[in-house]
Amino acid sequence: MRRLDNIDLRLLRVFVVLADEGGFHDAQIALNLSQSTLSTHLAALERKLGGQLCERGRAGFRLTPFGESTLAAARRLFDDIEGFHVRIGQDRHRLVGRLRIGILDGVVTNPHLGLQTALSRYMDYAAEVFVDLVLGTPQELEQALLDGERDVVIGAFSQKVPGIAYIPLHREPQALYCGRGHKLFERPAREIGQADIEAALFSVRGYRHFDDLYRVNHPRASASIVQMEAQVMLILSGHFIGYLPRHIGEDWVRRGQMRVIRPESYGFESAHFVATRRLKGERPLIDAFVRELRAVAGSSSPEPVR
Amino acid sequence: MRRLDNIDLRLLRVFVVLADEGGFHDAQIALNLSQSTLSTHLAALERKLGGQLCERGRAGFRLTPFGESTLAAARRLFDDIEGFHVRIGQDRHRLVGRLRIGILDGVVTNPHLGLQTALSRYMDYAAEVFVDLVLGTPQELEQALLDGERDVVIGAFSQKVPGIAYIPLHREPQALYCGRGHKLFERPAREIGQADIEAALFSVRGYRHFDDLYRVNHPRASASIVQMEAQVMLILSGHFIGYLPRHIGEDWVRRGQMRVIRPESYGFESAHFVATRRLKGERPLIDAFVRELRAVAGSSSPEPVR
DNA sequence: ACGTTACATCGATAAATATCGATACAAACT
DNA sequence: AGTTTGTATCGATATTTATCGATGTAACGT
Repeated sequence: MRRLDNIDLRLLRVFVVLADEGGFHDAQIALNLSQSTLSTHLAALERKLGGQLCERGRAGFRLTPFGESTLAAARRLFDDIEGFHVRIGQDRHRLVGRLRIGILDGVVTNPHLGLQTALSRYMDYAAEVFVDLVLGTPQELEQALLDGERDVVIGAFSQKVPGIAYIPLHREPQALYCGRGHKLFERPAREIGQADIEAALFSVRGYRHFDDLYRVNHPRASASIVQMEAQVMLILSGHFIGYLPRHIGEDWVRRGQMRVIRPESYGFESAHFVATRRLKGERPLIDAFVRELRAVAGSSSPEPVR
Repeated sequence: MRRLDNIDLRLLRVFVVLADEGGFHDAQIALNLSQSTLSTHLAALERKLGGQLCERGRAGFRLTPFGESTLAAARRLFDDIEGFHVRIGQDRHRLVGRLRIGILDGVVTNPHLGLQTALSRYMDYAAEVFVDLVLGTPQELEQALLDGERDVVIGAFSQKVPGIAYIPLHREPQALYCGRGHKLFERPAREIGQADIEAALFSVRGYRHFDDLYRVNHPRASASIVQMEAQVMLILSGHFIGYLPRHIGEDWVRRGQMRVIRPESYGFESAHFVATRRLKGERPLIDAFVRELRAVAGSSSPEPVR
């Protein structure tokens, strides 16, 4: 089926900006598009509308009579479109404002959580929301939530802080890895004993220092990281073992740069939550986003943990 | 840059048809889309608009209040869009009506003519034109043109008929081919002599019967075709040699199913024209299409041959 | 209870659209 | 005459969108 649109609103908007800016130079800055893209769009619109909209080139930029009438008609049409939104009553539900999200580092890339998908679906109807997104450690994120600096945070939170509601989204498998060059890399799994683990240099997640140590009965950490990229780097150096979410680790395994170490013994799952402050009143921006997160994580997850 | 459109007109049109038809069954017929496509479109529109438009399922189809207001607002918006066209004065140049095109068989796939591109560009601004397209032989096409049954025809016309204007578009290389299994298929080119050609079963283009015979000094044709597909079939059978436009033949050569026979000796070029009747008065539908054909064929070709 | 029907979802493929850097061309400027 | 500037075109890549068949689910009809 051919496109049902008989005009292309995007091309009209490009044209309006071009006309307002009086040329490609300022318009490409305003629209963050290259000069060649603008040229192509303008030409496409002219073909679709069947007339030349403007004269442009070294001699300058000037609207033709057809361009003048099109510019006026386009503005009128944008008003009509605005009226459409008003008529369907969208104004009442319009999501406007700022959504401040905090995400535990290393979680963004988790395909099961589908954070990008959730955000994309949210932006479908909340395009006017300004999204402010940072990565951080669990402590930082929970603190920011309590301090009112973040509206919603996502990650693995082990303790339940009063005043915060936690909605489980997903349980993420984690495993112990070493990189190519590490003495355990080529060792058959059955020949890797507890002593080998304890003898290996161990890199812990700073915010899970003792958890990680206790999990493998390691006497002491030799490195501490916060970002998963840093953990990846340390492991890839071939000198450390350490924990990674499996969705990250398996990528490197596929590339032949890491191997997982006895996941049946040392693997575990961390529960991921979306957390918000317990507050009175409606918070449509936050609630809508949480709804999308839950929908995409594919869970009809239980009510928030008390 | 994200899409500038904040609504999607196509999805609105799908919704309107769904509402009018009262369900997916009739709507998929009306729109020529599958049921799953309609479902996906409706869901996407609901997400974008932030509300449920209708209840549907085995229990029946019923608009919600939001759907009712959206339906009315959509119709109003389509009127506004119509108004946009009127305001930019497109009505005066509106191309409406029927364009009856005739094309010589085997020419449609010629990449140098770019017929699809020309038609696509034409339809960009002439979407309301009903295109009636047939394939035929040169004689059929010229006759249909003279009889007023075709508006514009494209192909290789060897004779200039009075009352018809010919605009050259492109010169198309033709060559002699045989298929795998033919005794000439594996023969080195330098070992293929005139006697071999004359001994081979020869398939001619019915409308170029004697031209084709004279071109290779062949005593007599053993088959005669009109459609290039038929020629392809005969050659592929491994029993005939025959002429094909090179853009068709080379495809089969690449697949190892045909080989070209001494193109330096037996190849030639046929000149392709777009032909229209010489008539008084304006013919915007035809002229616009001819303009696109010429633009795409990349020629600032000379004036029509007298 | 079972079969049928209407829609939703999934995974996949194809087509359309957007984008850009490099280069060409023409006009203005020096 | 040479340089600079503004736009057009080309070829390429990436992203988005459209589409569908298969399958699942739920409600209706028998």
